[in-house]
Amino acid sequence: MSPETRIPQQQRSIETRDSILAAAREMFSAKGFHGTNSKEIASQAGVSIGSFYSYFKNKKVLFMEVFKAYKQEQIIRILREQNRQRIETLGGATIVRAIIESLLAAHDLSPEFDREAMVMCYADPEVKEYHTEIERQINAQLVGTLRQVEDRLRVTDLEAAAAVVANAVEMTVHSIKIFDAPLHRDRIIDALAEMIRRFLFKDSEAMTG
Amino acid sequence: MSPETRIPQQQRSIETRDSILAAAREMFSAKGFHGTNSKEIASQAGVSIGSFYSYFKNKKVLFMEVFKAYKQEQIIRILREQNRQRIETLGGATIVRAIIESLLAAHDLSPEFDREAMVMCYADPEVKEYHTEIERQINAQLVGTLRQVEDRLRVTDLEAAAAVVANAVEMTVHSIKIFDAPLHRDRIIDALAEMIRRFLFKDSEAMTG
Amino acid sequence: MSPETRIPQQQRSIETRDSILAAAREMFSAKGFHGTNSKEIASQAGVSIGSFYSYFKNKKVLFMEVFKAYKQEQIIRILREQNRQRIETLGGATIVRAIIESLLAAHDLSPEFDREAMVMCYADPEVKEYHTEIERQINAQLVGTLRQVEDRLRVTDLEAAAAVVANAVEMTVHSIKIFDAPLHRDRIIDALAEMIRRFLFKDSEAMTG
Amino acid sequence: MSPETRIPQQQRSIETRDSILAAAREMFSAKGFHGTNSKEIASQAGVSIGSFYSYFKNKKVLFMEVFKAYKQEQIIRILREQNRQRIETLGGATIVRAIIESLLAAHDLSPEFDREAMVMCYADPEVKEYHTEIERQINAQLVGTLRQVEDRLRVTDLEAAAAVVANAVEMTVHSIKIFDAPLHRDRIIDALAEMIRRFLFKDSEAMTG
DNA sequence: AATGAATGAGAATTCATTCAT
DNA sequence: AATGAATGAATTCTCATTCAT
Repeated sequence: MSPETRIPQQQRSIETRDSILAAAREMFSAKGFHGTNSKEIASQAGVSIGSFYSYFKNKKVLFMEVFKAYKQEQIIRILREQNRQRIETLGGATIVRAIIESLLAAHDLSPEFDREAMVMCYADPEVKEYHTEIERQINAQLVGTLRQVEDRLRVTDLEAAAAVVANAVEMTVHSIKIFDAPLHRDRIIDALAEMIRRFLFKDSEAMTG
Repeated sequence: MSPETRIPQQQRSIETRDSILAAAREMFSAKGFHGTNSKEIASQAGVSIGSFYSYFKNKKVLFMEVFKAYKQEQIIRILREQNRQRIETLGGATIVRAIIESLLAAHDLSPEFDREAMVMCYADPEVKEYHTEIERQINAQLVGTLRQVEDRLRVTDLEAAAAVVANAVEMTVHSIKIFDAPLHRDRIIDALAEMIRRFLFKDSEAMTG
Repeated sequence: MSPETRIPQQQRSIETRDSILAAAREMFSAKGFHGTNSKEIASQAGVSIGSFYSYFKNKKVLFMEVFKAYKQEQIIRILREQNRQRIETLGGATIVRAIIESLLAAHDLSPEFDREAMVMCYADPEVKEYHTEIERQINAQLVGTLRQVEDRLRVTDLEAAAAVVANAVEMTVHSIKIFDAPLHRDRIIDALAEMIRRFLFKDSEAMTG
Repeated sequence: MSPETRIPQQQRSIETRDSILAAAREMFSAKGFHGTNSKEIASQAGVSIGSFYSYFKNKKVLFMEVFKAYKQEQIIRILREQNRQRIETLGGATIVRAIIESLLAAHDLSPEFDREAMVMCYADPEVKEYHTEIERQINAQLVGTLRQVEDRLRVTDLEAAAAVVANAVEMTVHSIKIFDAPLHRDRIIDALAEMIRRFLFKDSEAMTG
């Protein structure tokens, strides 16, 4: 309880750790996991390589932390977007738009880190596993959202529907943001929205442009 | 001006080159681009490291060749599948199934190489570019297929529709084959098929289970 | 932006760097630039190959440092020798001897490194350039020396004279020290001295044996 | 004696060999011994690498052959130049100019190969030895030339004089042709000529500009 | 806690040379 | 004699990680 306690140092410690995480996210986004080395990260964070390794066992562990934090931010965004409005008050088209927007928003967080996240998802089992878990959560959330308007839906297998919809949106987002699709963004998003709306909702709602 | 790398002029030479390509595909599938080194590939191919470098400037160039060959095989499969039957004689549900099957078949070629191909698509601009070009071709093919039954379709913007459908299928395939989706494969495929059918076809056809 | 190679900040670091420089000079002298590899230099310096490359971008850069340091030592020797005595008090023959001796002394520093230095001067543009710059300095110094006794000289174009004299001495030194000239060293040095003396000085001084 | 004899093939053989020698000289001049590899030489000569090695045991042996041939050409040039005129009929200044010109001419043969020849002279004992032997011959020739006007000379130790003169000329030639001396070529050559003339010839002849 | 010097395994790549055809 | 495919030792250089201070 004396002022000699190391609490201020712990504060500084947290800051150091955060600065490494921030530097890592920046570097991984810009140059990828394999294109970035630990010294670069440390110096970008304004920290010695020795400190780097006292905070993180190795580069991979650091990536996992950055990745998890990023995914948590994404989840939070999605939840916030989807819960922003009372969706049962909205029309089918609007709901679909809201779903798409919520997933788009998640990817706007940092398109470049998103790209590298996909690299690692496909490349590394541990990353893949965490990614899968997150997808499960997003799916559950989407199922929850849909359940709120279940009586207006055509589809009955909400879980499968949510999975398929999420996949369609995710890949479309990538094709726009990462693979610069040759078509105009609006044409694709319109098509995507229409596909999802007609799939999910009963004809009465699906009819509307 | 002799080229940097050897141009096969003898039968033996062609065999060596091919064995390197085959070994590379195998190793890249199993251990990824970064997890495989040139010596391993050479010895897997039963060839000296010197030969490796006399046929391929470096590992990246080798990857590009393997990748391009793989993508060409995929394209061929897709075309063959989609042109197997006279599609204008088929019902909407069957057409959709055929489209899904054709894209699934492409990924059955080698799911593991497919995975690594995605890694590199997201990681490397040159790979991304080639991938984008192939997607364009697949899209064009799909648009062609749809045009054959245009009068039965609801959608009018065929290109955007084709893009969205291809995206939905591709990501769903990945979620099944690579990310071991928690749901049973059939539930997902059924949902996917229904989504696409209702999106593309007029109600008369879409009605059918 | 951290520099490519380590800038010594600790005492230990400076010692390591110096030990690499010393080992390099030794190895280059003994086996030449192309006959020595970085591993040998590192182990001769009692240092890991990793340290080698953290101090020097590559072998060539290391050579340049060794070379520049060597040339600086040479310059210092020459200046010291030529300024050792008040030359205006000396006779022409003695002055010439002093000049020859000063250049000989420079080459006594390390005849073997001298040899390799010549190899690289002829082989590499960057080395050549630095060598040329040093020659310019030596020439300027020699012109300065001559100017002190200008009224006793025959030659009027001091710069050209200095250049020619320096060339004559340098090649003669090499023919003695590197190419083991078939004649006895003294006969050659005597001839050289006489040539220079008669060239530079008015007859009154040149007469003297 | 029948037309089936391999004589034409021997002719072709000689041509192949010569084309390799020519290609080697070209490549060594342009990129140096270490900067050129055997495949390059072979392909420049329009010959397979297999043939290359059936004509020359290795790259070093090839260099020696090219080097020796070059030096022989140089010697021939020097002899021709020095014997072009009846030198006993010439004035001292003209004789000196003729000597300088003869040595300059030798270096004009191929300044770039000359440069690489120096590299190898300093770097390789075998090359050095051959070079020394050639210098001896040039020296003997120069002594012979001087002896023809011995009664007009000041110097008595002709061998030492010849050595020193040859050295002075050689280094000066290099400083002009290889190390781009900062002074104008004529000023240096004039100084060189004057130095040699005053050294070699009695005052009566040396007086003349 | 922090620093940065040191490590060395390992990856990529080259090239002189051999040898089967 | 000619060819060019094949070899693999040798070299350069990188980078994740450790450890003495």
